[in-house]
Amino acid sequence: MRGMADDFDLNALLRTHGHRATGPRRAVWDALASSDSHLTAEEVTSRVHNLDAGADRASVYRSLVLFADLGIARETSLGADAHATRWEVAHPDDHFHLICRKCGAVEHHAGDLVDQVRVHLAGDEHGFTAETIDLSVTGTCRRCAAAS
Amino acid sequence: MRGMADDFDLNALLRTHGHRATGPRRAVWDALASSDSHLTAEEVTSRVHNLDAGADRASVYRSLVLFADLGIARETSLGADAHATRWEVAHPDDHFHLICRKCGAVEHHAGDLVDQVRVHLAGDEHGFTAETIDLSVTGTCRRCAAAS
DNA sequence: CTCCTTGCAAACCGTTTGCAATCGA
DNA sequence: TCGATTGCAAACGGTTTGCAAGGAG
Repeated sequence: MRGMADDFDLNALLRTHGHRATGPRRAVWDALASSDSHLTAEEVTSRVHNLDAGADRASVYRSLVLFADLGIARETSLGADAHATRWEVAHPDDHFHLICRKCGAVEHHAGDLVDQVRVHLAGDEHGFTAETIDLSVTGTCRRCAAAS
Repeated sequence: MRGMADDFDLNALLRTHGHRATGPRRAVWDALASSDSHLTAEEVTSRVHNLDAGADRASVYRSLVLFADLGIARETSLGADAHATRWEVAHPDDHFHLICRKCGAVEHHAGDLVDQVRVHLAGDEHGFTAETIDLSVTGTCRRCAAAS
């Protein structure tokens, strides 16, 4: 899942855009990029604290928003359950989420499904140029279906 | 968009499930069912106040949750923008949302797209039994694309 | 040396909850 | 009557903000 965006030069990106490369920002990025799951701001903060115990919630929030502006992170809407926003590294390739109602697991899937949706929307029927496609599905995963 | 679920017998449904038919609940349902868009709880409340000025926020929230339990309403996750939960009448047929970044319009679309997704997920590749499919797409609608 | 960033703490705001009064069945 | 439901008001919890001290360039 990870393995492409986690080792690029964050410092350079920040400076290119007129921002400063700071400890808290690096720590927030590490937290996000080293996780395979979608983290709440609180989870990011607790991971950040492993590197920098003094880092503040506020800086975490500010960093997350900054990263979103830079296009390297994004908020995800994982169904309606989550009452705290979750964040993930913005992968260049689209993917979607399968959320199992039984075991709570969240699977990420890349694949052409999202691309098919994009093509479908671009057709005559809709004429809609899709930018962000957010496909969250809740249901029962194979394993839980087999178990019941 | 509406025109099928807004004139059913809410009172009967409530009583069938052991709940009481009350003014606030009818007002909340009217507010939801008479709107073509997705409303925040606050928007529902203000609409409710047209019928019953004394109705309280708390009752609106409680009614919305109740309706969701009964399967006649549901929370929608409209992209990541919305920082207040939005509600809509739960249509029996799946549909998806196209949110235009330029003009802000939210189009609802029923159609087989969502069904295609469901079938795809049920296949061998995923083995996932989809319950709720939440497909929100942000981008540029036909009209705005033509205008630019 | 500048002024962007941070940590701190307080404010915000959507949502939830405890409780006594009220109302539907 | 009796308990579900309501309005009220206070609590909650995630997120945002003002501000002075600190740190990157």
